[in-house]
Amino acid sequence: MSLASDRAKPRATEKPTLYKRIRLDIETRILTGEWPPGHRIPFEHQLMARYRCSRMTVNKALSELAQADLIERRRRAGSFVRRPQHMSAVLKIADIRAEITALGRAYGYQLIDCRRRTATSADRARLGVSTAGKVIAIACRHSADDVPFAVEDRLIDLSTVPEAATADFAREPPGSWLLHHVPWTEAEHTISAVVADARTAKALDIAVGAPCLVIDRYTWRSARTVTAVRLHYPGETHRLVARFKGG
Amino acid sequence: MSLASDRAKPRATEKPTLYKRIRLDIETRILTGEWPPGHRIPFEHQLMARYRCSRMTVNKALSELAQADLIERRRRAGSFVRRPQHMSAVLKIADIRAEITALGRAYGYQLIDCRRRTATSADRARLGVSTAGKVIAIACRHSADDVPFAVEDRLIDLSTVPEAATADFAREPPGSWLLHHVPWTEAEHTISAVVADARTAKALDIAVGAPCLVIDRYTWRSARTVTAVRLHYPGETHRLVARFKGG
DNA sequence: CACGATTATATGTCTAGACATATAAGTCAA
DNA sequence: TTGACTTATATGTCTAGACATATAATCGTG
Repeated sequence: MSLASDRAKPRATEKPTLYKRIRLDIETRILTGEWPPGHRIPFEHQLMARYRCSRMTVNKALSELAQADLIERRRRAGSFVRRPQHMSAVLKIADIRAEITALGRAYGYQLIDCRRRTATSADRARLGVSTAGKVIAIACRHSADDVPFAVEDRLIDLSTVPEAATADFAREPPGSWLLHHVPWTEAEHTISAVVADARTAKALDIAVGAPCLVIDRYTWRSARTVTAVRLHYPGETHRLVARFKGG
Repeated sequence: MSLASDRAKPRATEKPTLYKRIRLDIETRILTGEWPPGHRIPFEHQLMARYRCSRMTVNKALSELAQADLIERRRRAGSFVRRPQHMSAVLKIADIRAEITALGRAYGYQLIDCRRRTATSADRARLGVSTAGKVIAIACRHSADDVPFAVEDRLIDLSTVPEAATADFAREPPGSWLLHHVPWTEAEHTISAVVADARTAKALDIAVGAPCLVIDRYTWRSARTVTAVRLHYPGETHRLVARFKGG
């Protein structure tokens, strides 16, 4: 994740289509502040005249800007540059194996513990389910170039993902397995900071009391819980990077 | 065939428009897993027949799904459900004052230090600029119901935001001021964990060595640096929550 | 079999219209 | 002044075509 990089999009002499040019023109004016928040964008019929095209073409450009939340369209009134209301950052949380190999480092994986059991009340609370089905509880560690990268503590709900019972988590990390076997999921991430307890410190090879970044991820698929996972990262070496989206 | 004439006219009973219904139908099939990643979506001409509409209508539905990264469109080949490749979570990082008042708590603000100076080499490195202009350096604290919420350490580039020279940061938090005076920005957030040093511990009223969540935000506007800010949150009480977006 | 040329086809973009609908703005009466 | 009614207008959706373009498949040749 390079700093401030995806603005530069080379691609020298390419002829963009008209609606893309219209969209980019408007986007540029907004981003540079030439058209500040609240500013009314020219009406569709004015843009038709300026670009000498049909209304559907300018409509497509404006619709995409509206879908991207850059402008707001109001019937009879016109289209307006949206007022910044909150920063919403897009945080890319990759599969850990993919993340490490993408960095050009050697991925290592150690299964610490894996057991299948009937959900305890603590398990049910953590998964947010009320009935006591079977679950898999996994503890494992990810490393990059043989340096501990993160420890993982996971619970998988077998009533949602029965195929997980046959997976070999000694060989494949559960996150990667799930990513390839559960098609589309929703998730909630909670990020916090703690200091390492003895067990975490040992697994990450850091000092007890050293800071750790903790990510709790709760994943479900159409109202059914898939998995709950807690990841500890060494806080002084690991960083989460979230890219913008002003407004 | 009984629906053959439902096209052009009265039909006031149907609320959602047709293209939205098409989009929702497809989205539902993807999200439930009925159409798994890699599955080819019916061709436009098939959807035209199924929904008895023109190609532009199904095209609009599919284009929006493509813009939302839910499907991938390939010429001659068709449209395909996208394979999950990374979890990208949307992290809402509100203006701190807005965040606290939204929680129904009393917002408090204390300016600790504010000085204007010519950028030192450290300032220039932090802002990512090469020329030595004027900057404002601010340290302040936010509190909720009189409990310390976060400490802020900020640098504002006056060559990008000259108006900031006249702002009264003793009264208004710099984040809020910037949000209302700099129209559209891009930003990069870096999240990490540290343990509190003496100064931070004192400001946050926590113990030295307690975990802190650190957010570094680097903000610019069309290639010009606006501000760089570092926020320390007490890690055991503060949590960042990022909601989903599977795939 | 390998490989380049050709073809078929699904998407990409665009047009010149149409009617629907929400609503800002103006009009008029109480 | 205020509230109810009317009108004008910008966007929302849709059609039935058109040509462009990338590329998967097929075909032909060495």
